[in-house]
Amino acid sequence: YNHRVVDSISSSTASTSSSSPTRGTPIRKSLQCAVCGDVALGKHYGVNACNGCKGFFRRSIWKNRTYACRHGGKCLVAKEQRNACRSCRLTRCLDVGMNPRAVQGDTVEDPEWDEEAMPETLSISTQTDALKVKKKSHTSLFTLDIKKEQIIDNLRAIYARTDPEEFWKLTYPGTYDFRYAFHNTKVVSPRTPLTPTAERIATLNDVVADFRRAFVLFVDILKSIDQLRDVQEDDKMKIAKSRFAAFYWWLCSTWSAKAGCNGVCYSNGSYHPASISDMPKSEGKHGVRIDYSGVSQKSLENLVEPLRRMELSDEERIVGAVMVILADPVPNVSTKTEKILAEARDFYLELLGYCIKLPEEQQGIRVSTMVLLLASIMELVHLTTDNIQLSDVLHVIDLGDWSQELRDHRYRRQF
Amino acid sequence: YNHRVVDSISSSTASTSSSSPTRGTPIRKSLQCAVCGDVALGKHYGVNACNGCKGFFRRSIWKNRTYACRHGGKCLVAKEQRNACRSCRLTRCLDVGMNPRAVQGDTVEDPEWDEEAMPETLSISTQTDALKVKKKSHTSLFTLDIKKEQIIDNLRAIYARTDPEEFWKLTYPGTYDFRYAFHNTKVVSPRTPLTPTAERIATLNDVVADFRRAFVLFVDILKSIDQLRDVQEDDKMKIAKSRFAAFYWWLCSTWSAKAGCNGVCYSNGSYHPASISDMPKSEGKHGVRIDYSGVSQKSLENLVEPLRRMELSDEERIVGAVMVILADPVPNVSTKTEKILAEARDFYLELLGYCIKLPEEQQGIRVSTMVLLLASIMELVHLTTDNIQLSDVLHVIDLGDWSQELRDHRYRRQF
DNA sequence: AATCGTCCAGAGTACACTGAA
DNA sequence: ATTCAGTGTACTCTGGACGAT
Ligand SMILES: [Zn+2]
Ligand SMILES: [Zn+2]
Ligand SMILES: [Zn+2]
Ligand SMILES: [Zn+2]
Repeated sequence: YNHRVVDSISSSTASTSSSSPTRGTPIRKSLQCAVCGDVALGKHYGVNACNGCKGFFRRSIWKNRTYACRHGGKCLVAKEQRNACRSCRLTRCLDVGMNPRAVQGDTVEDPEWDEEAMPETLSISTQTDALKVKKKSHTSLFTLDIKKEQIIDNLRAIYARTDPEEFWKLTYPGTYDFRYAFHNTKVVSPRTPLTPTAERIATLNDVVADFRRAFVLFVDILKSIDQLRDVQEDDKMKIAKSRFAAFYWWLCSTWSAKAGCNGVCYSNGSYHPASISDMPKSEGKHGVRIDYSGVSQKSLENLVEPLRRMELSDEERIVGAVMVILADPVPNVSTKTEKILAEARDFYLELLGYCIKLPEEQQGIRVSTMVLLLASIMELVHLTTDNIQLSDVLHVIDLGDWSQELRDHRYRRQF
Repeated sequence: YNHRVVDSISSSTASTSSSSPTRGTPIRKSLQCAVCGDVALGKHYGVNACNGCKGFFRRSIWKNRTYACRHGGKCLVAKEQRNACRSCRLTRCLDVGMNPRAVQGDTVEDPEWDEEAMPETLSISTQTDALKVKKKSHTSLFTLDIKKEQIIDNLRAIYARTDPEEFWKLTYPGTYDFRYAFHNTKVVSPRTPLTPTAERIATLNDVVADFRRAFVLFVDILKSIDQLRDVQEDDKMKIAKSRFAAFYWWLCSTWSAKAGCNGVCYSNGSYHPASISDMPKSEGKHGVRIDYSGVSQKSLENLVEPLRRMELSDEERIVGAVMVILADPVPNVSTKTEKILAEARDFYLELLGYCIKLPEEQQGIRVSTMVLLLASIMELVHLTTDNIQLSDVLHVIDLGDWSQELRDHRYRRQF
């Protein structure tokens, strides 16, 4: 998606007829860096730029640098002294049109996890030039905005992702253990488009399909959370097992709030009306029994109603979903994992603030309001967990384990 | 009515199918890349794929790349982050069915100005995407030697290759089918350093770990053999299954000879003393039962003793290992595969001669001597195959199949 | 029309080097 | 003196455009 088409000017441009065409062939009308005047080898981030300015701009964007000029911002930026004032150099980069969004985030992520006070030689070396980025540094305030945008874009894309149409009807009969399902989500559900439009009453099949589709979405998101990549496998499974239900209810309720339907809205365009008595109540052919009456109906309302009033933006909904996943501590994981989770939690909390487009002093309130809703979600989770035959719905075995962990989780919370 | 509000998330991927006549004919337009989900323009190498994945796959196959994932091979491969992990991207390419054989070998002929005579024309000029080199046309001594050096270097690098240290202790419980294990060797063993130094007595765990590590090395080598690239997948599996045991014994015996220990030397610094009665004999907790007494002990000596006297160089050991893999005909493969194998055999035989740094007239003898040892190896293979619970050792299921083929192989040889 | 390969601008990465702390 | 983030050259890799079947 890079490789901006942009040019359109390219050819010709030269116009500045090469004053002195050096001898025959070489041509390559020597370009000039729009920033410093040095020789440019081509376009970089949208403008002709020399290697130095190219690298300088990329590094500045990666870390979210903000420099200050000591001379009133009037420094000349030319080849010989381009390194004299970073502020003016960066300003000029932007002025001549360098596009920060053209900087990608590619490549291997940082190792990140050393930390331990080990001055030890043994510097593993490796690692790319750049990406230390985070590290102990001032994590809080100045994490890169570009990086944030990328993460949000990425999440957005995950929601939009669909499998090729010919797979939409495909089902994989049989049961699989959780770990297998986690790594081969296609056995649970294909990635059909997510269209929570509440156009028709849900059938039991809709509910089941939605639940399974949500699981795939959940796994996709979980896998995209950078910080969790290095969590050990079994802890990752524990996280997945213990957070899916919460995630699912977040999806349902935010979609319901958005669609404005009176009931539970599903991803495939159907919805489950509230307070209608003809809803399928028990013993579906898939064994789904969701008790929406009584307390849990009330709980759902407790969630949907505030959400409706908040009118979440898409970004908030998306990042909020990640927060739901990370919000609660996961029982029985290693301390290292706990630490990673806490870090991720902080990061996404900040990201959540970032995507609230409000004056800074109001951001905190809105974030808090959203986080408060997590309590409602957890209540829903606990109320419904036992009533949903997860194993039947997802066709995932190993549920003895899974539901056990869900249960552990609940009990722990109750005390 | 009611245009689908579609995705709570707009933008990106949207087909933007402007016109789109109301015709009843269902879309059939924007396809999706089976690898990353980006828009696909059509099939490439057998599956719908975007330009990026198409190019990536072709380049990887051409250069015979083998990547290593730094996150356990579970990276999500989606458009936005497909460049984050090459290993997982390539694995996914293969998983969704991209066919390496569909990558056409090379450009049409390549004139290959034979009589350059000038070693240093230095006309690097266009650095085309495709590295030429290749070609195996007779004559052209210089280029061919360079190619040979490259291959040897490459093999050497494979032996030296290790995964990041944090993976050395990682294990993937569970069982996998052979093909999966072949393409995802990390489930069998991480790439720990190969240090056949015979420093301590081997425990059963050492034996198991070594066996598994050797399998990974074996697969790495197998994948690096140019000629086998065009072999169809199932034949490749047959080759792998039928040659591993021989390869393993070659490793053991050459290392044992090199380390000078009296017994079997393993890759992790341990060794299994010969003619000591306290060796673990049966029913290890991993179910490994290797009978080193009697005939097979004798056979091992038949192999190690000559090897010791030959004092193989590292190059000879390394190329010899490839020869071991290619030496015997593999049962039940297509005639095309047989032909390819024969070609490869010839090529590596020549290569073996090349790395023997002796007067040309003595090369032939040394090569022959080495090849003769293959007979001893095959004997070892047949004597021990039935005594090793491969499935338990490698944690690879599908062994009914595997061991069956090993057996077929043996029977065929006996006649 | 479909699917190969090639080209090459412009992304990224490795590493020797610079210079301030 | 040493460290170490930043700089810039010299590469590799990516993927959209396009040519060849
Ligand atoms: Zn410049
Ligand atoms: Zn300035
Ligand atoms: Zn793709
Ligand atoms: Zn990976």
